[in-house]
Amino acid sequence: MSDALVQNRVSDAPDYTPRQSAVLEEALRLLVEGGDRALTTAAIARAANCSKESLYKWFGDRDDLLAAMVSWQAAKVRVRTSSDVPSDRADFRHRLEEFASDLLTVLSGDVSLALNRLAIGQASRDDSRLGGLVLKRGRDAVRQRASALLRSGLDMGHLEFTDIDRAYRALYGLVVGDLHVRMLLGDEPAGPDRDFRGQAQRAIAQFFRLYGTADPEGKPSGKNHNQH
Amino acid sequence: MSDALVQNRVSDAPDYTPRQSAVLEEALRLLVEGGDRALTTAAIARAANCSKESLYKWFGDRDDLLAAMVSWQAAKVRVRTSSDVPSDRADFRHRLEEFASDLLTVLSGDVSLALNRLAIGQASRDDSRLGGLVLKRGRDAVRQRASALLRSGLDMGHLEFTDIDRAYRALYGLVVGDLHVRMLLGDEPAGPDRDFRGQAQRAIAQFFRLYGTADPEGKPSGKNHNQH
DNA sequence: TCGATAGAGTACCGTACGGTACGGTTCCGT
DNA sequence: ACGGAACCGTACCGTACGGTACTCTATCGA
Repeated sequence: MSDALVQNRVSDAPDYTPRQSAVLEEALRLLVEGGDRALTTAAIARAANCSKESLYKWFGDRDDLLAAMVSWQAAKVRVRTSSDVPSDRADFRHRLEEFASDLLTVLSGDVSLALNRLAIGQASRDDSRLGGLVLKRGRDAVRQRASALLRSGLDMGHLEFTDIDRAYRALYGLVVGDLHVRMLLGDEPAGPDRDFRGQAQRAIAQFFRLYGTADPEGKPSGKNHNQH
Repeated sequence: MSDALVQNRVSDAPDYTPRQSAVLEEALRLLVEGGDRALTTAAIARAANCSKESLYKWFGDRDDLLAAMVSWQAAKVRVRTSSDVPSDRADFRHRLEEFASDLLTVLSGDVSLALNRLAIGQASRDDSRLGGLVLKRGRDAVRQRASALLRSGLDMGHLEFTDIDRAYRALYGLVVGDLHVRMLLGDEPAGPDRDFRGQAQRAIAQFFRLYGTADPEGKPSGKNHNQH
């Protein structure tokens, strides 16, 4: 249909009234502090000073409310896309490091962890949209941003790859490792794992050794023999 | 205390009677097929043809039963440790590829996904041991196996690194990427993502470009200037 | 053969949650 | 001033689950 884009626009950025936003905010706070057990309709109503009836009127089902929480948080966290294109190689590298650091910061955030736990816990129920929503609004958004960066790196000759999906996969893996799942399981990252900036810089350095072209103002870092 | 090791030994490999094992097996089947909602004590008792009272007598609490399920599955999946040391460089590389492929296969398994979802869903409750159990019996076990491999690679001069934790992190990241979390969220890996062997080989090739020493019988792959 | 132990099947209890209905209050348009 | 809509607080209902108690049967050792 011709209005698919409009439809997308609407469903991608649902606008809640200030009151509804406040409710979602309280619900997120409840979820972060007490986990999914604390996220009952009665508790939400109490925390948000509204009636359960209003919750159902505003959001529909309880699952709809959970979905609204995901959308709301995703809209809040929407990273600045920084549309201007990187100037030189050093700037490009810096942008990658910034992306990596932001990624680690977001993934280790209270709300992100709580929502991911909630969605994963419900992923078995076949009628739950939460998993797909988190994938679409969270991970795919991050992926889009990274892909744009990677493509510009390719265009400017700083990177060399043929399959952007594989390049992104390597980038994500080097940056995050198993940190995310460990945190999801309740493992608090200890001392050295908290150094997101250093972690990001090391990961990007490794990524350049895999996908970077020869540095014009430095010693070459080995010929790039990626898989075709 | 002096019997800490024995205590560890016992808690690491609890021996269940055949009947109890059968119950745990049925419980796992229920969990895989119906998610956590299907995993009620009544349903387990019905599926296993036993009484709820027996469940409580054998396993204690419901949480104890869930913990027993994790332990049981971990004991079943315990990979062959292949204690013999790799012979030459090609063999070592093959062993790494095998590890990577096994890792992908295990992580994408039905039971593994279901148990991880269960543990992550309960990770918010502060009284749940499931998260820690999965970390200890699952991830740490994998990590041990990989670390042994990496160390032997270092000793034999095939690898070069100073921080084994960082090397493992890179290895895990290159192999798994964000595949695990995507699957946990309910995303079915499509066509190309199902090629675990190819995925593993590509990841190990990249890992060698980061941490491998110069190949004696081939062209050097760039000097290894890892961060100390 | 008899007593006892283990265990299956079922009924039962308390609680908690999702969802709905109702009375009372505030606010707004006319 | 009046009528109605929105909405808060609470009471209510049905259901489902964790955990316990009870009955009946089968197996086993003496």
